[in-house]
Amino acid sequence: MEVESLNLDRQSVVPLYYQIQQHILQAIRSGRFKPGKPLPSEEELSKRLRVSRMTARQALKSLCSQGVAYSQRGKGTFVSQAKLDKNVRQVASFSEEMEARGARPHSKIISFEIISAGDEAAEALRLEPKDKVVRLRRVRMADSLPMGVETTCVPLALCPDLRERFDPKTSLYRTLSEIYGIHIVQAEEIVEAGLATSGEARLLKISKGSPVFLFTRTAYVQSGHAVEYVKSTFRGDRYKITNRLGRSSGGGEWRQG
Amino acid sequence: MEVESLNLDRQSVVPLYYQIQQHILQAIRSGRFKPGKPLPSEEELSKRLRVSRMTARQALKSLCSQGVAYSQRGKGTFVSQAKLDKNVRQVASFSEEMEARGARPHSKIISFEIISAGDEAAEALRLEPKDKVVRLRRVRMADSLPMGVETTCVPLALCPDLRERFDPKTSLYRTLSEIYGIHIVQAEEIVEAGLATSGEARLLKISKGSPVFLFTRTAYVQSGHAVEYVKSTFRGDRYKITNRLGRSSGGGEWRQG
DNA sequence: AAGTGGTCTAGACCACTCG
DNA sequence: GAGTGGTCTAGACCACTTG
Repeated sequence: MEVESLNLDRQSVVPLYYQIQQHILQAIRSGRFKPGKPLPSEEELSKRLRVSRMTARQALKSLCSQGVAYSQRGKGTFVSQAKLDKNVRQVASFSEEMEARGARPHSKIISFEIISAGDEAAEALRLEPKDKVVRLRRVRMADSLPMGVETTCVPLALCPDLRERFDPKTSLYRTLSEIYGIHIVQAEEIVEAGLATSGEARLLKISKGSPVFLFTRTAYVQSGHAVEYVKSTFRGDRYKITNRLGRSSGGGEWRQG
Repeated sequence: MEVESLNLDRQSVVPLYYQIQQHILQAIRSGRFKPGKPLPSEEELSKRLRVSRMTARQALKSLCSQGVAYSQRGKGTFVSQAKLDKNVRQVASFSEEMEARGARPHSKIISFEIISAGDEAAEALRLEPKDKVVRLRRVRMADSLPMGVETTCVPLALCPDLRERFDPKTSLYRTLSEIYGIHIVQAEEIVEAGLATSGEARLLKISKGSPVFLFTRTAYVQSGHAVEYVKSTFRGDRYKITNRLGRSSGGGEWRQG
């Protein structure tokens, strides 16, 4: 898997920089490029692949923004030391997240009904409080252990027959995407620390007052419209959040000439 | 504060795209551009400011990557709905974060000593357990209210005279950066939900058993070497985490021509 | 001095959105 | 059809790192 062997498809709808980026990513994963070692320079990629330097650069920059590589002015672009395996900062449904962690996701439906949105969900979804939403309450399980309780609201207008067409064994996100063409691309999430109420404790098989995470999430389609409002409570003893953070190249770091 | 009024300093070491980006950021903060509303298009910025379109584009893209704005192909670039006050997904020191939220950060030092790393910090910092680290324990306050307890370990070898040179009134990150040339660019963070121990409760002026966040953070310089290991406990009643999540554009999302 | 990434230009074509 | 962002080119000058 040499860079030289890459045949770019210039007719493809897939951008050149993306083809290059994927190729390098593949080479990193396969061990062809090792952590701490330099990737081909912009100039070299540009010449070898017969693309402009800006295109080669864009491929390398996108690797940097993913945290897979980092650049040093005057030196080169290097493979990051940190592991690649976790795609943090991605919207993932519970199902997707558990599968990524290697656990078997499963849900127990507590209720599945059509109700008025109410003030809180209405504000998040930009509806009127009297507008109807589909509300789905589930206990989320991983490998048969209860992990959290989740209440999801989706505007009824977007999926009028969701109750008939949603298979509880599958992912809600997958249903929204495949059946209704609702592709969630962005979300805002607030995380708080709290204590399990007695109701939650019963569902999660923990003691009342145990530490829990409280999540409030609003999810959006590309147009920017909110399509899902979720409140959930997850067990503090079985759930943790892992973040990878990058530092803003922000304030006045330019040296003089 | 109109875009038109911006005088770019073409002699400055500060890049043009950055000057433009800062100017727009300022305009957003001042309310000149409102959430959901479009920013000037690449073309417009390019013409008005007499820069190339790529430069205008770079300014807008950097706003997008900060989460301050988002682009929609064929429509424009818009100011994000969410509040600006938190620069999510950025490594930020407590000081920086509180300043960004408009609170006055302050710390009370509990201890500041040179000790052996111990197993946990050694593993994170890739040291031997017997290697020396500088350990700084502080109560973190915002506007004179205690927010959390934080224990920071930095390898002694990196900053042998930190105890003499660190001014507790300033940011540790700033000291590491300005005095030792240690620029933190990346971090991994694990967040857990827990209950305040009696010691933490006393320091934070809350009841024992109150909900708290437990953070474990390892920070890295560009070369990928770990330089800081932090464990902290923050009050669940005064602290929350806001995340903006994007969904992977991963697999072939390009439409046909 | 040679190589590298950072910035910048002045064009170009495309797909998409909207009126 | 006009406007927008997405991609791409073929150059250019600069600052920085290393030998």
